[in-house]
Amino acid sequence: MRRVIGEVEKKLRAHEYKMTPKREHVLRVLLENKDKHLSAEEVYNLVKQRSPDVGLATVYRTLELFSNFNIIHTVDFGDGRKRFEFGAENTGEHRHHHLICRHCGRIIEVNEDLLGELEERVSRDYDFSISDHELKIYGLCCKCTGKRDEE
Amino acid sequence: MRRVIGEVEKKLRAHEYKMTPKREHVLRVLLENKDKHLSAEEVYNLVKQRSPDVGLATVYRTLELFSNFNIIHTVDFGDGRKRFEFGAENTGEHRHHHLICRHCGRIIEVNEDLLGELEERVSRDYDFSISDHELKIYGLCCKCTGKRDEE
DNA sequence: CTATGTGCAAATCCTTTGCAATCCA
DNA sequence: TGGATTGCAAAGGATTTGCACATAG
Repeated sequence: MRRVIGEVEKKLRAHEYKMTPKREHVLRVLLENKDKHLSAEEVYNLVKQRSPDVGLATVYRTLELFSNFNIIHTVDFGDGRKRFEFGAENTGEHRHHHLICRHCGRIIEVNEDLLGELEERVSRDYDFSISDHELKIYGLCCKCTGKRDEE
Repeated sequence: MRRVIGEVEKKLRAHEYKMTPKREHVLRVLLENKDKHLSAEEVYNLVKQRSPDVGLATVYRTLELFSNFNIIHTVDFGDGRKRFEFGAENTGEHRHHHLICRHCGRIIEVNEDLLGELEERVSRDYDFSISDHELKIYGLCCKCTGKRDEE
């Protein structure tokens, strides 16, 4: 945790940005909720618990800043608001994917990079230099299979 | 074209919805722009050329309706507005993917379903019944490779 | 005829911005 | 001290909704 914060600070410093207390709070909230997909407002509420004087605008600006440095990523699950997750690169983990249950809305993380071979092919066939990808798979999770038309 | 319109009409009818002239215009615009990724407002402007009295709200409502019936899909390219594309299932084509150039913003369609084998694995390992997927690959298109830090 | 569809304008929701105050190197 | 950071309130932009009228079946 401390290590990651230090690294982020270094990243910011390298571009003349400061790691302020407010920014650190935002970062901590994101780090402590790696498994979640918080919206800006959710981050705001969590930061507010520790630093009640924070403003929503600051949270938005901080998220934007982190996003620009690839410290976090935004994901869109179609609910009309951006959601943020700590970028795996920073921890040495793989980029992950999401399984989204159309019935109960559950989101399952897939912590494997399943696309290596596929990327090679695309990269070759389309003469496209890949830096990143995002895969969402929709369907029914184990709890909901067979329930499709129940309600 | 006529065939597709007929099928959509049948789909709507089956659920007590009518295929009105306005809805048909929206559908035609989408069909004629399969290769594009129109926003609601862009659809509105195109429909307006043929049916000047249409309202933006109607376009939104129609897109929502078509979306609910899986006639079209929404895609999000992170520019803050939903974009719509005619759903490939209806034409027997494969679901396709998008390569997004981070430099010039170009969007390249990949009209192959590259995920068959991968889906099998996920479906098995996560006990998840897949109905659909969405893959976005970010990077640099052939025109932009090597230009990353130019501007 | 009656429910459904539609246009318009107002309302909402998320996000961004302007600006004056504050903070930190 | 001067530029970066912040809070607040206002602005912005996309989408939705309320309501009276128009229309399809």
